[in-house]
Amino acid sequence: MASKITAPTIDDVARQAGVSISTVSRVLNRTVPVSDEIVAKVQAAMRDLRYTPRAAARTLATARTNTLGLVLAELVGDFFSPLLHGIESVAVQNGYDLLISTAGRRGPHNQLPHSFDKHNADGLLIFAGCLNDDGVRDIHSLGVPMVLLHQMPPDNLPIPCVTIENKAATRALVEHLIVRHQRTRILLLTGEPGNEDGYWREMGYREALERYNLPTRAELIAPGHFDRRIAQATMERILRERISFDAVFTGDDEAAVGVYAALRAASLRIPEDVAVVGFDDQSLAQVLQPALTTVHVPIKQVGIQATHSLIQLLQGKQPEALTLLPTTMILRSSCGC
Amino acid sequence: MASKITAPTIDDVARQAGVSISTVSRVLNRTVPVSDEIVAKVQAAMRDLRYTPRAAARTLATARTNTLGLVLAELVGDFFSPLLHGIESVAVQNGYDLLISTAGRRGPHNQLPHSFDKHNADGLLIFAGCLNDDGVRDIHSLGVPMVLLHQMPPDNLPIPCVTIENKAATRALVEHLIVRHQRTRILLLTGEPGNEDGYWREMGYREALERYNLPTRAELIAPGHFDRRIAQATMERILRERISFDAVFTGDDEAAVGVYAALRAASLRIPEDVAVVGFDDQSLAQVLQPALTTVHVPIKQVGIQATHSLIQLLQGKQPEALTLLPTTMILRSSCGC
DNA sequence: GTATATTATGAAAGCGGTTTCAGAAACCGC
DNA sequence: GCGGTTTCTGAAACCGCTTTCATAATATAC
Repeated sequence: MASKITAPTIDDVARQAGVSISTVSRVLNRTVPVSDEIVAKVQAAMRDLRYTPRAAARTLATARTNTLGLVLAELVGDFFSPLLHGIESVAVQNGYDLLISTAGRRGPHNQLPHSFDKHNADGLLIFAGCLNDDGVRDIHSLGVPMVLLHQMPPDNLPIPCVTIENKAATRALVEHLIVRHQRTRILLLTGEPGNEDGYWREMGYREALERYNLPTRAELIAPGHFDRRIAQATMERILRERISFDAVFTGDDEAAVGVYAALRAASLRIPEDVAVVGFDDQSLAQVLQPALTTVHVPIKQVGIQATHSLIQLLQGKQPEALTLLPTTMILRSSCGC
Repeated sequence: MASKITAPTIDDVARQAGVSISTVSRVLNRTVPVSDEIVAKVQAAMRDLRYTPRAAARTLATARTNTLGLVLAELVGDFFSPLLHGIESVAVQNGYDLLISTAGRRGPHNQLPHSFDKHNADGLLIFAGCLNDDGVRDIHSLGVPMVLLHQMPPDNLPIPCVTIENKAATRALVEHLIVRHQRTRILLLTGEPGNEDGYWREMGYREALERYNLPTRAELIAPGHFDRRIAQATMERILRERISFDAVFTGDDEAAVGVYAALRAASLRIPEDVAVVGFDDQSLAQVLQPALTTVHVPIKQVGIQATHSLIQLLQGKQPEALTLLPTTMILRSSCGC
């Protein structure tokens, strides 16, 4: 009468198949040869009972969770979806589950999100902006395998890092503005302080100006923070202050949206009055009018690479210390092309 | 010399604190009063050893994973990020981790993604398009707690479902086109067959036409599949066939992008020649030129509600069987307003 | 002051798998 | 036909925690 409340365990399967649990475990894991006849019996029993091994029991016995932990700053933005997509695909391919967690908004922390205290994942994928240097050092000293995304490890710690080529691409983009479109007063919208992508993009910008002997004017460098509202506010201020400029490197595509809005409100034409270029090639870059000239970032590839590196680490191999994924300039119409 | 390879266990803590492991467990879980003095000793020992309980051991002992499983069709699209954000926030608030998995692309399956065989999560959040009715029935018959998102349970099974109000909103939007902007030949771009959101939107569209005695013409109903490329191809075909229309309900915002592109290529003006309206109010709706009139969907709220319902279920409570979240029309300029 | 109710703590039995180790059975060469 | 391998299978220990149950210590009632 009492319906079977509890799910079947390995014991049930063993009993039904008339073998020992060791044998069931062996056909489960194919770790040691088992005679065909017994394999058949056991598999039949498993099917009958709709048996599924308890992951926790396995984990306890093997000390492996088969789970990868992904730590993100915040689940917003357009690039986050392809990134996750890349990570997920590699994870499942290799038999790993994916545990997701956010580090909470206000800035890099020195602690992992509580849930991750280490024993929930075999390894960690840590995105920039989640953990500060102290945090990274700390987790690393605990011996937790991890790879950093868009963030370099402190102290040259041997932690694999995968990120993208920012500087050269920005430089090429800015030089394009200078050479091809004769722009000389190019506004730079910076990323948040501490953001490495933003740092390198600024370096690329400076190098381009230097190369063509253009002065780096302080009033032409202002915060954009990769955020459309902040970028818009900054642009409005700059227009209000009548600072003169003929082009904007917005830092990223998201900020470009704010720039477009501010320029449109001021009745300035893109690209005739002001050339605008972004970075990331998010899907909205093609939607903007005029279509945004930007730099394509292989963000899905970042996820794929990082996950591969982490899995290599877990297999005891030595992954590339630094993977720098190439970016490519995408010329559309907002620069004047 | 040999550095401590293995992480400390509860035994180590007990030994260091000079108490039994039962006591350590009790201060860990505050399940039973423990004298202040001993609590202090144990906590000191935990801190010293940097002890963290092994999640797997806990799970095995308690039969609870403290993990919620999220099953998605595919990690693409703009609305996916806020959804996840909502889910994540409620999950962590209640002490749950989040395990993510995708069901793979080609259509609803009747099996869960392999990783989820059941024992990895206390309950499941299942998004539309992942599991077909057989799959849902099957998982439900196994007694796995779950809630469905944007998909109704088959056979009136008592599975909580949270989704959004599609029909009335669509009807209001289409009626707006008819009444306010005198449109009479309104093109409908449908969702994928089997997509419930698409189904109800189509119902709303039909009701609106009916209400105003406008004929429902077969040639004005065509596939959009909530996909910008498919929508664009469909629009191009319709323009080529010289089917006459004065407005488009694109089904969702993503499809609207394709519609905009096709109309622009044909030199048709929005909204003068053709009014265009979408659904979802994704962030790109404001970026499009002209800004897209659409219906705001509280997608983050869907995630929050669904997660709440699931947690209630896990606590043995009886959540709302059906949560229908309200949607609101957002008038911008693409309809003529 | 003893008998009884009320604690706080410890010993030990699981939870459901994996894995070591030893034994049984089948195979081999001579 | 027998010792020695080689295979396959089973018993039992173990992974690290929770939880029941018993016990020692203390408080309460009479």
